[in-house]
Amino acid sequence: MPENRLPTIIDVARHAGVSKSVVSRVLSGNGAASPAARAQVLVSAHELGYRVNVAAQTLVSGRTRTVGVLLRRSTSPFYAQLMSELQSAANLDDYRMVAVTGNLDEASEQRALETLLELRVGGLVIGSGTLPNEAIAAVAARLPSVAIGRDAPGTGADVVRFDAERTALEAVRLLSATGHRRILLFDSTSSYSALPRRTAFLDAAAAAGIRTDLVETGYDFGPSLQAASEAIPRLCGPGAATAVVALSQEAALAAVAAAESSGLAVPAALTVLALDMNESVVPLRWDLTGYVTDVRGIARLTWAALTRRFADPAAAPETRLAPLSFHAGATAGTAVS
Amino acid sequence: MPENRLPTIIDVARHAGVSKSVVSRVLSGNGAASPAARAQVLVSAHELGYRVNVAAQTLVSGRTRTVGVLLRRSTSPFYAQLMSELQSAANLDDYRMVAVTGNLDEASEQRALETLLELRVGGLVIGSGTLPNEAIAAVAARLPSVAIGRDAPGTGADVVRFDAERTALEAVRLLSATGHRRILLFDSTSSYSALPRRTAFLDAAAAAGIRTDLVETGYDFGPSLQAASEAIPRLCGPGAATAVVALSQEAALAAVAAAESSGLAVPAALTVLALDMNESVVPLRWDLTGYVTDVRGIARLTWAALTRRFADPAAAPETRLAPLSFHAGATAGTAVS
DNA sequence: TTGAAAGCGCTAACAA
DNA sequence: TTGTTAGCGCTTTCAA
Repeated sequence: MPENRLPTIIDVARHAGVSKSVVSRVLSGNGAASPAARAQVLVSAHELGYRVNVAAQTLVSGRTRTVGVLLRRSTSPFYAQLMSELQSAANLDDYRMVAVTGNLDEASEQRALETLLELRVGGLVIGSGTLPNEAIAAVAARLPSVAIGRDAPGTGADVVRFDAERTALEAVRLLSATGHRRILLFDSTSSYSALPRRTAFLDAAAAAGIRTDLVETGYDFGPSLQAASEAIPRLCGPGAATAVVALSQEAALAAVAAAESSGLAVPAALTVLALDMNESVVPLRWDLTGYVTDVRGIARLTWAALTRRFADPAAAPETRLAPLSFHAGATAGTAVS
Repeated sequence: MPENRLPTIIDVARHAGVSKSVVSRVLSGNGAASPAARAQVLVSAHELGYRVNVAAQTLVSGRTRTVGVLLRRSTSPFYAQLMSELQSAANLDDYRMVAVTGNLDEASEQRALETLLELRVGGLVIGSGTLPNEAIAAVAARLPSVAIGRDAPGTGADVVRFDAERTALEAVRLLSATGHRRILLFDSTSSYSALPRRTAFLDAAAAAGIRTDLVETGYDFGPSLQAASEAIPRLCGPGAATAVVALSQEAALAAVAAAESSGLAVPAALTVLALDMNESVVPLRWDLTGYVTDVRGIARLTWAALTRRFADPAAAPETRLAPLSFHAGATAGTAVS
């Protein structure tokens, strides 16, 4: 066995003095082997440092016990935590998990997805709001797939997303009760994940007689700050909009930052509400008021959807709604009259 | 071709009316093919939605153009950003990259590493401070490996880490110049990555006549806050330690939080300095003073080390030092007398 | 309970 | 420039 090469089943077989099929049976766990042979194989495998060659396994079986996770952006706390939670879930069920990340642009996201397909992963978690539905449909037809945080109608993929409708109703009720009649919605049109939340919020706001103006900020802090700095002085204040509702935590932080530098105190002069926050690992500059996503819950639902598909590949796609909880921070108050 | 199966080279060959070796040559780019054949193959491959089967490629070549990245914790900003930057670097060189993450405990980290080995990745980036050197040596003997943020002496792996020595000298000079004579070092003994920084700092401090007490806090905010809340009231203040130096950004934030709740104003009554911060995507609660890690720079050095090894597997391992830059935040001041 | 043998999709060496 | 062939490591019949 040359140095730069991992031992194979044949090496183990030779070392243990049995045939390679016996080794395969023992190590994979299906198929019979005498206790003596079993013991000897295990010892030999351990001694040689044997590790299964997933490539060969994949080739022969056509499918791996490996789940691929596509993350829109590994640096976003939500996706980072999602990766972590999914890894735990996979470990528990004795699956492998690998993650890839797009980097802002759609091309690299598509490329990341390619990587997973080329590796012939047995299941796919799509944590991306920018991938078009056609792309999802193309892969979902081939292997069990779960789309996270967005709808994926007609693609055949399972969906796990936030309960946008409930959140919208609650948020509008809160704003209504505290006297807000005109607000700004910080939106991100480039993300499919924004769609259900935007729609639900606009519907709820309209029903409550709240006037809502859309401001395109995107999800990230930098661009949001720029957009907010322009929009807030122009559209907010007494007699104008008295609250900003943001689809993302970063956009909400940007709203507070922009308000403060425009001389609008938060929450005295302006309320800021985040529709989608994550539990933060470190203390942020402001204690936002809003709805906190239960990432672990999302990961659990996702894994459940995936295993359901492993068990029954023909099962009809389902949508599961993840729970959200309200966090009473320090950025919401009554409307200035 | 059955539904639930990706097309193979044979499918493409049939569709294009050539032999499978022609297809292989065209798609892999090495080997000759007539312009006509080439064109026809490309058309057929695209029409069928052909995707290379990495498993088969790996099996025949023994090595893939896939690099595996092991992250200690995907939720830590440093590792999240590292993943992102490495993905960019890999894309640029037309390599695949997949990432796995350990989850706090060493067992799941070991398991994550197993996953990469089983997938027969062609190169390895070890972003983990807790993996023992023996484990690194075992894999580095088999495939090009780069350890990040730590030393890995005698393992055969390349190393990319922060310039701990320079940082320590600069930090001590700063503290010295502002009158600090006795300080606390927030340490994390469970991480190999702490070792070079701890050693360098203690040496520099001793040389400057600064008394340093070690406090074990770990790297994360929660545990650090607990440890800091106990240690700071006991060991800090006029006549005692006048500064806290933390190995991680999270520990530094915890120091400020604990100081404030103990009634010690920062930086008036206590200076807090972070030896390893990252550029933050969102505004944090406090504007820390300290040394900012250039994650992109680290990723570049890492990729360079990796490609060097791809080109020459027998090359001797090297250590590369990543640049750091000083960030003048709002948590450092002169010592209280 | 065991071993022999076929074949998964691909590349590379060789022959035509 | 092409096609044929062997074989990568593994699982899975099928016989023994």
